Amino acid sequence: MIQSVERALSLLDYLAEHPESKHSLTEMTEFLGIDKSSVFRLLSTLMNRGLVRQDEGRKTYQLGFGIYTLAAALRTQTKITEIVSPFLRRIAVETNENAHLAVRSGMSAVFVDRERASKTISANTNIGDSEELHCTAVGKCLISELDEKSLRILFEDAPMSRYTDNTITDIDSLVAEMAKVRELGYAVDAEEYERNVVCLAAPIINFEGVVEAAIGISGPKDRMEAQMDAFIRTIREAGLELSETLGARRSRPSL
Amino acid sequence: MIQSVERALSLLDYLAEHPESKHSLTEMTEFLGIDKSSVFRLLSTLMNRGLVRQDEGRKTYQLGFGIYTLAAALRTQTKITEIVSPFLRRIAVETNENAHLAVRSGMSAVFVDRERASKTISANTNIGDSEELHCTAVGKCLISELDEKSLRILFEDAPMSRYTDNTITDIDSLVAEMAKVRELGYAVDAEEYERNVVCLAAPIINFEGVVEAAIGISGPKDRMEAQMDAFIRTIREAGLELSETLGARRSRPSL
DNA sequence: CAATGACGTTGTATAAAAAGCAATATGAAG
DNA sequence: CTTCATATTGCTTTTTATACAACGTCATTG
Repeated sequence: MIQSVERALSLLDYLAEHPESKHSLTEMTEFLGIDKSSVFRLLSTLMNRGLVRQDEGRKTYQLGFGIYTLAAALRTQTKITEIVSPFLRRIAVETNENAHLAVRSGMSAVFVDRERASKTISANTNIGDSEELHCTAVGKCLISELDEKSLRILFEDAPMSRYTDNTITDIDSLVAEMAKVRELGYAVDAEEYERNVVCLAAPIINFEGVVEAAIGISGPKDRMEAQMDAFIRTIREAGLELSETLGARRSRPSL
Repeated sequence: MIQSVERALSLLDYLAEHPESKHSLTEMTEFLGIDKSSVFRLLSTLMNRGLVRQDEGRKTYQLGFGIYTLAAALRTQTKITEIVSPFLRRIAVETNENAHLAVRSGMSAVFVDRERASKTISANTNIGDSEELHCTAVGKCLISELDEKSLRILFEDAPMSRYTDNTITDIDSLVAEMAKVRELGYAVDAEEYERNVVCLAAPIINFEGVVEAAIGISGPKDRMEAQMDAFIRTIREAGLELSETLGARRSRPSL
């Protein structure tokens, strides 16, 4: 609505989307399609506020560290539950199954939010409950990024309890399972914790590329299996959208 | 320089600096001291670009997740060495001792940058070198945030080698030493790795409150001890300033 | 080494956009 | 239902951002 502000923000976006990290004034002038002097003053303003910085010889521009100050503030102000709640509601309605949000705490997946489906009889999880990592869909998501060595260390003095015939109880199988989760982008708990209960979950990845939480649904085996493909799509897309909201990207920083 | 952009950025700063996370339009109007309609349009523009968001009933404003997108981009684009290099040069000149920057890689502190002091004879560290965590000042900084349990796990199957009489080789002493580092804000290696060599280092903390790197100086015992207090101040201040640059704060996010 | 050219920076008249005012809408409280 | 507070929109005026042009600055090249 306010032109100069929009242009300034376009410059920030441009700098963010072009990682070459060396951008001249003329280059950005061409991008915006307006006069050099205007771009110069826009960049100067952004520089004064620390959102843009110049290299050594004041020749090229890139994003400035003021961004970090804002990000740090946003981080302290935002509870992940606030972001995820509407998703939980939508998923619970769409799937007619219970939806939940979990974060990792030590060796547990702790449920920090939950939305019941109207027609569901069973209400197996409550906020604050914790479950084990090796036998639940959200749990698997929360440790899915760990490499083999880390997994072995993690479960070294924490035996994987068996709950059903399907429970994964040896570390080799778990390592393989984690690779599968990473590849597919979601995790399944096929009656591995409780008979007749199937869960699906997807990781929520933040802007550092770290799994910060997991979003999942669970329900009785027959209902879950009947709509498996649709549910998988729903939960994967929710995970991806939430990850994008938190600024997740493909690449990782160097050094 | 460009008024409307400056005002828009002031609004972002205001939202960042007031963590109550619920801010009405009139409140921000009073802050900027300009007309409501202008503030409204500024906020609308920022909202369109995702840098500001509104709560449920479109009543209050707070920082938006577009910030994360920018922060993620900045993170991928920025090498920490670029930020720290000028500090290393300044410190090397000021102290006349070698200055270096290290990050953690597994059980090692890896040196990723270094600046030699002109009058120094010994050049003990080179870029790419790695040292152990328990017996060096930078190493101590890099693990200073770990709690007792994590430290014990970390050193479980990695014995702490003894290099001198001063080397810390038992986990209890190391745990105590880490508490000291956290309290003081810097770490000392008093001939713990090499005879006659004393090192000082300070952690560099990013906007998540995580130790991302450590900056340090080292030199022969007599020279170091002669100016200990001044050197400590120099290295601590460098660490604090760099941490601030990376957006470090006091508080940590909840949930 | 001078000349040329590319790019960044600054001054200024003018056109355009943002500010302010006032009117209207929305929603909460009594 | 009325009242009040706050958000939103329309419109005129003034301010400000823009474009143009002139000037610096630096690097390249004949």
